[in-house]
Amino acid sequence: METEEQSRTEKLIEVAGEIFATKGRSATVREICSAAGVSVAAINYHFGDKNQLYVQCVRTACERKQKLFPLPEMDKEPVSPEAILQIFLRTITQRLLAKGLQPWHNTLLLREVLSPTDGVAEMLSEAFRKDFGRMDAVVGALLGESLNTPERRTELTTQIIARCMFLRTGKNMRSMVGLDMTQNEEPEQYADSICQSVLLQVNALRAAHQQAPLPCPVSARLPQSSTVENSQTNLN
Amino acid sequence: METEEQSRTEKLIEVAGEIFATKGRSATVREICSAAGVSVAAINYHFGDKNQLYVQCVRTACERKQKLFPLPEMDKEPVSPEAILQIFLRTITQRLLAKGLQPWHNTLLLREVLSPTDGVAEMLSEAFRKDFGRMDAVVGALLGESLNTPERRTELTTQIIARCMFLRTGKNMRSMVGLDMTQNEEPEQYADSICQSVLLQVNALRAAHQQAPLPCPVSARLPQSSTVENSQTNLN
DNA sequence: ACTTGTTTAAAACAGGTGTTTAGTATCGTG
DNA sequence: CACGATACTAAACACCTGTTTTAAACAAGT
Repeated sequence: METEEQSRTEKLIEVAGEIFATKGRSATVREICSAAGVSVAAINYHFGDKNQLYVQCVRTACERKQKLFPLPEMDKEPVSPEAILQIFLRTITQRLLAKGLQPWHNTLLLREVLSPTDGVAEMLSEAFRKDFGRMDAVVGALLGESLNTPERRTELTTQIIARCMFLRTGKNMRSMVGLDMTQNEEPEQYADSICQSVLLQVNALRAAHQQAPLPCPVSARLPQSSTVENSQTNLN
Repeated sequence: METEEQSRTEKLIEVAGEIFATKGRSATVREICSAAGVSVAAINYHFGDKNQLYVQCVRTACERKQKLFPLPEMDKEPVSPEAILQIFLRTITQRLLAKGLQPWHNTLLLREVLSPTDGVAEMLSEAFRKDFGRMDAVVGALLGESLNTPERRTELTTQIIARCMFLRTGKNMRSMVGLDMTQNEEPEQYADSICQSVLLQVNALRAAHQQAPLPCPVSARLPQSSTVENSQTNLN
């Protein structure tokens, strides 16, 4: 029975992560332990502290995020910046509302980003900085040499991040206001919507700077879904 | 001594709102009461319950939001949609990071939007729906008849809301990632940044639809700061 | 069998939680 | 003044919090 049996610590992290994600740090140890089917002393035995269990949950959430949905490396084959942007955006949106597999790591990370607590900020910044650096580079490549000023790049990157985060943070707000957004609820469609908007802006910037705009209209420059088969979605 | 003296209930709402905003619902009644300089029984006496005090805090936060920074009525004088959009955006950004006067109502509302709790969702949706309806109308007017499809309007409005919310939700993320964004930290500049981006997109959409684009470049169509003196900032 | 070290659980613990009770001061009105 | 209503508090209350203790179960080594 060792195949499906996971160690007590792993089991505790799993169920504690889910509860922490839904109820925040105020989740009680008795709640977690009863959900995990263990004694209340288990947390203190295995992790020493409730806080250290929480830190472990955030840590595994970070690892799982970039393990399940890694930003693909694109150094080898030359791909257009537009295609790279689309792949990046799709990866990020899939991270944010991963369906099927337990999405508690997203919620937990988001909770920490919105209101960080004592000793976890460094962990998160380390985990996010790399991804955002790559996204910034993609935006820079998209802008091209003549348009790639730090201000413009930062502005566009911030805009992209804002719209990606809103996919998650604005869930309640959308339902409250009445925006159904059902057509954009799918991560790929939402990502492509952002992508087109960004390309539209870059194109307009090019035109405004008396430079030759992109030859074909923006909507035609986006590869379709089949080309961006996400390779890591189906891992058991 | 009645001039600066406020009733015990108001004082409790004030200090409780601030503490709830920073620490969430897990703030203790003893913490609140000691900060307010009253007995621990005061909350139960005046509000019956800790939860009802919290609800009252959210309620006054809603009222204060639209009382301090109302979206101006623009029915009378004919103003261009671009100018209206700018005024709306500046109002919203000023709401989100109002400096000087206690900004706890923003934080409390944001906290409720991100993770709503039992009996307050209706209150919030009622407070937000009106503002977002008006913003949606502004975006519709900006798009004009030929471009004003529900999909495009919703997409643009969502984009605007996302970037406005990110001004607040992304505060920690920006500092973690390393985006300084100091130049956009001012609400007016951030609002104008959004405004220009939206106008750029609308302009590009017009051009793409074989329609005559706006005659002058986008950057020149925005009125400067002096024209949008916010009328309600300085109320004591 | 005896020991040794590792896991686990039931119970106890000290302190914090929201709430209630009983009582006191204050004020306006007859 | 007496009276009742209101505003408020200190102390007590029942419960919940994270943690520790005690002891039992188990595996492995000698």
